[in-house]
Amino acid sequence: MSDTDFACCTPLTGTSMSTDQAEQVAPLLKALADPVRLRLVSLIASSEGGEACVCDLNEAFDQTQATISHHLKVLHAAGLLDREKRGVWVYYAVRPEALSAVATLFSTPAPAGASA
Amino acid sequence: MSDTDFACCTPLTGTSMSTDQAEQVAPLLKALADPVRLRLVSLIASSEGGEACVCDLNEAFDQTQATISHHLKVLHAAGLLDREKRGVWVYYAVRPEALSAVATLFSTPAPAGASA
DNA sequence: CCCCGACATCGATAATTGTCAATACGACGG
DNA sequence: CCGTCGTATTGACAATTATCGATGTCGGGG
Repeated sequence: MSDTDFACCTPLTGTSMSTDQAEQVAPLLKALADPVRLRLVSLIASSEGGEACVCDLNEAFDQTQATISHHLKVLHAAGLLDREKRGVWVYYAVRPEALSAVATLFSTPAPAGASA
Repeated sequence: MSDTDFACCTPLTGTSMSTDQAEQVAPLLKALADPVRLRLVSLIASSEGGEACVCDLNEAFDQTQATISHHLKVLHAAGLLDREKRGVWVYYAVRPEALSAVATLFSTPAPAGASA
């Protein structure tokens, strides 16, 4: 892995995206394109210090512990979450760089055709 | 369908997201979570008037015409693209509301250092 | 030392998806 | 009216994925 470097992508609008860029960002979107994972990220991001214990996360969902663990693994593998073991518990934290890489994608660069 | 109404979602960070919101936005992300579709949207968005003819789109990709047609259908079904037939050709156009719905997701709400 | 609680991994299964070749369909041009 | 071009649909297939039950692993408490 070690791809801590995210595509500092040009926005979706504005200029057309390169194949490489698309292939870099798509996995991030794919990781987020699930209701459970979306809520996981949201829950973690809105927790104290931007991190949350798996034990708390588990209780917030209907799915089994194995399923939640799987989703967290996917988000971690995509580089969206950091993982830290503290004693018996495991804490996941959002990686702002990853989120902002995606945010850049959807930021409108400049009003199209506004230049007269 | 007819869900021209997009979740005017709270950002991912800030407050934790409701199950309903997650289930509303996830399909949008899912539709975008593919390199080909990402490039399609980008290509269309950066075209004249925010729309593009399928005939041009086809030539910009290695995949077969059927595959491109399929991806366009997915994007259209998700509400991300509008479809208009003009004569023999079909034009797809981006739906800014859809994109901005997703953009809202990734917009950071809290300016900075609210509480120290 | 043994058990228990927190989390991850494994194995299995059903569902979804990306892709293509083949075919259908609708609009022109001759 | 027939052939052709642009696009969509169908059918098939391999690959991926979401989910679960069962089991493994690791750390702490008694």
